[in-house]
Amino acid sequence: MDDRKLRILSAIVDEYIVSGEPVGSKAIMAHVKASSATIRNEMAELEKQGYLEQPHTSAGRVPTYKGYRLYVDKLMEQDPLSEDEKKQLDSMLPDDFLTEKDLVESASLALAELTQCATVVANSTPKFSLISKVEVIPTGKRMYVILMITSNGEIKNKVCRLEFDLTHEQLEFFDNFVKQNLNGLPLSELSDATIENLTEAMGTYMMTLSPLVSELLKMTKELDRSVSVKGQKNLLTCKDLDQTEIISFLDNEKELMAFIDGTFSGLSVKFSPETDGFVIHNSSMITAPFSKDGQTAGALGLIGPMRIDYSKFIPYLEYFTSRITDMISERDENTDRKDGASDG
Amino acid sequence: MDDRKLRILSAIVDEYIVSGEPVGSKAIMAHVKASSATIRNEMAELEKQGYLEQPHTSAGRVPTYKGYRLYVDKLMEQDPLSEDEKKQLDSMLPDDFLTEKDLVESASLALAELTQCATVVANSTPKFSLISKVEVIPTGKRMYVILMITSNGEIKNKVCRLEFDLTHEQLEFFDNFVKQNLNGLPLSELSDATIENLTEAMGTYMMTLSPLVSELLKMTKELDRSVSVKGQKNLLTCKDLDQTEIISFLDNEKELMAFIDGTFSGLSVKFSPETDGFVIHNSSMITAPFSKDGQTAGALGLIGPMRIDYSKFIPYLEYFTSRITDMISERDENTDRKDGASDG
DNA sequence: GTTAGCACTCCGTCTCTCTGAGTGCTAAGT
DNA sequence: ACTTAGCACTCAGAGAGACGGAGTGCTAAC
Repeated sequence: MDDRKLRILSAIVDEYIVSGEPVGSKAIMAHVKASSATIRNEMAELEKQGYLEQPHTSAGRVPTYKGYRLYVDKLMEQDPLSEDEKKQLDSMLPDDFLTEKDLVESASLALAELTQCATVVANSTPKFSLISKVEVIPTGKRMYVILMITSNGEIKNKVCRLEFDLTHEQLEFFDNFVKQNLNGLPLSELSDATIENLTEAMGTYMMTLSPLVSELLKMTKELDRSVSVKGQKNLLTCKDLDQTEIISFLDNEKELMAFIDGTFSGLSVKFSPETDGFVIHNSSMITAPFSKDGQTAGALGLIGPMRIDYSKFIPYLEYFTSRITDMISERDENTDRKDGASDG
Repeated sequence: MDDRKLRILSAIVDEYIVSGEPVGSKAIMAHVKASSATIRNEMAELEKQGYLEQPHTSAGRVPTYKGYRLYVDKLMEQDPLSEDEKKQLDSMLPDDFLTEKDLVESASLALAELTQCATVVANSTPKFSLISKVEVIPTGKRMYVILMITSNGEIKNKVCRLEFDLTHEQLEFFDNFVKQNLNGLPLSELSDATIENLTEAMGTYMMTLSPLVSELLKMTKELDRSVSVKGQKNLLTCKDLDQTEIISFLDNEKELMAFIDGTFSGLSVKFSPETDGFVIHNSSMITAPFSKDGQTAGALGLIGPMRIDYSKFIPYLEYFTSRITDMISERDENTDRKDGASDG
């Protein structure tokens, strides 16, 4: 592949990203030292090779998904962030945060605002956070609330109804049981198998208390896989994307999760032909992972049209994820976690 | 106002609701025994009086907001629900539910599905539910979770960070304090003034514990006013409504609350000129309250274009709210509530 | 007061033309 | 052998004009 051809492709993508209009040979003359005729010849070849396409005969060229792929992988230059920009991004993040989720969602919101795209946050699986507290609280006849707090500060509660009322003794047993067997346990270890073992270890209490345990299992599963999307409206107002596709996408955000699962290893840029599962034509998705204690904790992502400013947005995204990583561990240092603190 | 004129107006609204096209004099001949010329004369007068308008000279008539108002208030006949329809609606509600919120949101979802409109649920204010449990749970250095459970089964938690760690003794004091002063208290009584009194009653503990109390107050305020919107996508695909208005409406659902506040006294149908605060041109909103223990507990609402089938949808809405009212009280009978149950 | 008849209005659609941007090809230049 | 200037060609989009049809307001007769 000719060097000049690559420069032309790159120039076309750059132009198209800012203008949104098919790019003609003359516009490229400003970027590549050659006559329009030469450029046209090259463009024709690039089209033959599948990197460009023409909306109609007498229009300029538009990059294909294959063209974007090459551009992003090989051609694009990322704009390094200036100190001013970093300051600006920092100012969009909270100075302080109560839970990791709060921090990450703030970043997600900031990124959505900044890029005018939708953003997505997912936590990785398996989940390394530990159970730091489980409590069962009676709230009415046969009604109980199970409360679970994890080491990263997430709190989840679930109402459940049992077939019978629990005695004070049963509750106390469960309380001790939890303290001995669950506190400090990584969520990832709460598999169906371990739960079964644990339930059996309850002995005579098994029959009465096992519903609580299975609710607990459900809760960990829900904690396990959470996705949150922000800035949806940015997609709805984006004219490059199909409204109805966006709407159905917003409906089942869950489908995203399966896709994001494959992206925790590092920065990833995917285009709609590559994102099976959820399909929005002409869309692209950039994700970057963030970590905690040296292990991947989740990913922050950006969903927008293919025509977005990759050279700016990728640095934004990476900066945010690196800040998240830093801020989580900084906070960790200041906050000695207490697992299984006694009740008040 | 002439009887025939009213029949004509009614017919125009009926026609327009199904067709969505301006209605001409000939179409009305099927409904009103008169020649098209006569009908035209009447229509001209109805227009002069502000009940109808013409998109352009040679088009039929479209009802104005004033026309809809008259139609809904005086002319419309509601289709009473058949037993089959009732069964169908019943099947869309859950047989059983854990919290009132769950039930109401299921109904909201069902109504959205049924009408292809957006639906909204709000709880009334002042709130009559009681505090049944408050707990403070330490989760890390200077980090605490406040958990509040109310008599209607709602659970709310909030993470907060204090300036210092609380001693075991302080926590115990707070626990007792809550049991004595807050358990069983209606949320509506937790005003800034009472909080201040309570804080002062804490004596020497005041300084350290007052942040907890003020967080508690915040929580009750958040519980107090919750709105939840379902079926947003139905509005986005509705061509009678302006996309951008819908998008900005979805962004600040909160503005709804102020409006809904005025609608707890009974069935209410409002059109966009009457709904100050949030404005979606050409929209209408129907709300109906539901109650608990004989007191209004909240309202279920329907937001859609003005051109919706009022004679069907109003009975749907009313049926749902009456079922909610029934189901809540049936459940109440089976579930002796325990206020301030002891911890496990 | 009601109705038939008629001229009128105006939207939506269709067709036609024109313009301009951009192309592919060819032939000359380096 | 590559590059470039020139030119004929294509085609989307805008604009102008024509036309059909739905629906009106008005008038005059019933």
